[in-house]
Amino acid sequence: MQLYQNQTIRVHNSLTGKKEVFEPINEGHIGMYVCGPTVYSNVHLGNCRTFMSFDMIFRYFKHLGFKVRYVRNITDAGHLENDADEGEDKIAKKAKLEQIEPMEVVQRYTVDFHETLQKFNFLPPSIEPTATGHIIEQIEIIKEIIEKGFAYEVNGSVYFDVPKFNESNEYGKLSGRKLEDMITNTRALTAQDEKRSPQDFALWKKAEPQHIMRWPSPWGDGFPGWHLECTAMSTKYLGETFDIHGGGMDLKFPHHECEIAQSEASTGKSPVKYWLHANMLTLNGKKMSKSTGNNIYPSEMFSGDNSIMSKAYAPAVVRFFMMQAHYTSILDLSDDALLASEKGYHRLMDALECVDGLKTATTSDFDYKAWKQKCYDAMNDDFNTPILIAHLFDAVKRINLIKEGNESISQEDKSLLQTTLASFVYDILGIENQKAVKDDSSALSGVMELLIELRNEARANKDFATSDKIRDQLIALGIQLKDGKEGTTFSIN
RNA sequence: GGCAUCGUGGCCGAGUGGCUAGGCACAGCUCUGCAAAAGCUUGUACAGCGGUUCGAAUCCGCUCGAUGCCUCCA
Repeated sequence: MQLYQNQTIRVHNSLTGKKEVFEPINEGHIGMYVCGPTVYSNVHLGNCRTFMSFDMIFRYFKHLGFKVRYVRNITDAGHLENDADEGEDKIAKKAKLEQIEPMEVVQRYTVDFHETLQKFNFLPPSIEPTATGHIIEQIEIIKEIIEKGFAYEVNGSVYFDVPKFNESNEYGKLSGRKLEDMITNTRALTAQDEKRSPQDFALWKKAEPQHIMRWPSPWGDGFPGWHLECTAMSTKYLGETFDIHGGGMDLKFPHHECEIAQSEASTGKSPVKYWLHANMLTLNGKKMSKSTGNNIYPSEMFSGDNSIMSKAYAPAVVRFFMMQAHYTSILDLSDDALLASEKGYHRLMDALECVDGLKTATTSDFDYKAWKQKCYDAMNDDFNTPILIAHLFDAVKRINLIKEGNESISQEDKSLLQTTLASFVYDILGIENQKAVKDDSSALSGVMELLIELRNEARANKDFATSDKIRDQLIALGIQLKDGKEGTTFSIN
């Protein structure tokens, strides 16, 4: 008996615009694909929020006992700069600017991506395929689409015929657009002579002689179009139809729209049952942008080496901050908001640390079983982490009340509380207790015990000058003493 | 200009056709040698204008504003 059999999960499906009951195609198994980063620069915080949302979803499914195959790709080629760019691809362009090999760029930023995600305590996906590793699969899909009559070749490039596709299918159903509207609203672009219609998109681009990233194909040397890699890799590892496709809001159009078109054109099937889109992260109310300077990298957040925040923030604090908002809402990052989250994070961690030492009684003053189900209910309702966190703080309050002797808890409920908190905080939200690590040192705790003893002796002797000196100097070192009914404890900030 | 999402108290951020989100900040109280921590209590709210309704912040319309997409983008 798996946990998921007792829970009804509802997810917001972008395709229908509604919350729907989640039922996997194959019972007990979930196939999930998320569009990964293009590794041509350091990963930025907005990226991290999207991937973090799906990391949380992945974690929750696993916790419920589903067998999840989570595929998140690395885009290391085939990312067209734009239609007017003579087919130069994003990776190759960056490489030329920096005078290094394209794969060197890929390597450098893939490493940065993994390092950053590790700091944020991400679980690795089941498969992390690269676009360049799936050129053959992409070529095969292009062949199929051409055979079905939905693509055409011009001068060594292959384009998807959107108007033709729209005759038998519905192009724009995910993003709520109509082809007719797009035609009237398309701006004039240069260098699109090859395309029969401005809405058509590249499946394969011919490589000019100086172009470094190139592969042979039935249409000559070239490289794949951006939208195709996701179709190729999701189909290969998850099948022609799979459960969940995720990504950032901004990928809805054209990227995900094109993925649907490619799949429907080649297999005749709609590829995805549930489309999930994570919303944007803004910085001080404005979109993040490198050009305006309204931008901050994860490493700058962690180090405090930036002009936007007043201090450094631990990865776990940033993660907690992001989990306090629903993944479908725009979230605004600011120093004030982070400071508030940091305090909340510490309060949560402090409470978690003292659960183990709680004294038990024969009965409980609180319905912990009902509380536990509320936590599940929150997650089941489209992964509502802010509501979950509200319930977690309810537990924090309970813990503190018990600690002060104002409420009681039974042994049975205590272990339920302990395991439930660990599951939701550490396993599902993925929030680490980054200060507990320091408390491990036995030398430190020995010293602290001694200092607390000395201070309490001084207090007993009304030598407040000494006791306050100990307390104040410890504060200056970032160690806070807490006088409770059961004695004095400390925490390191 | 078109499409989409949204506009909640000092800040962040949930939710809902009538009944307390939560965190942070602020104030009072309890505890304390004094603090801190913790607990208790209180206040300020649903952009504006119309409409539907017994009743709307929640549904509809308009206005204003924000963000995203429409061109690479999580």
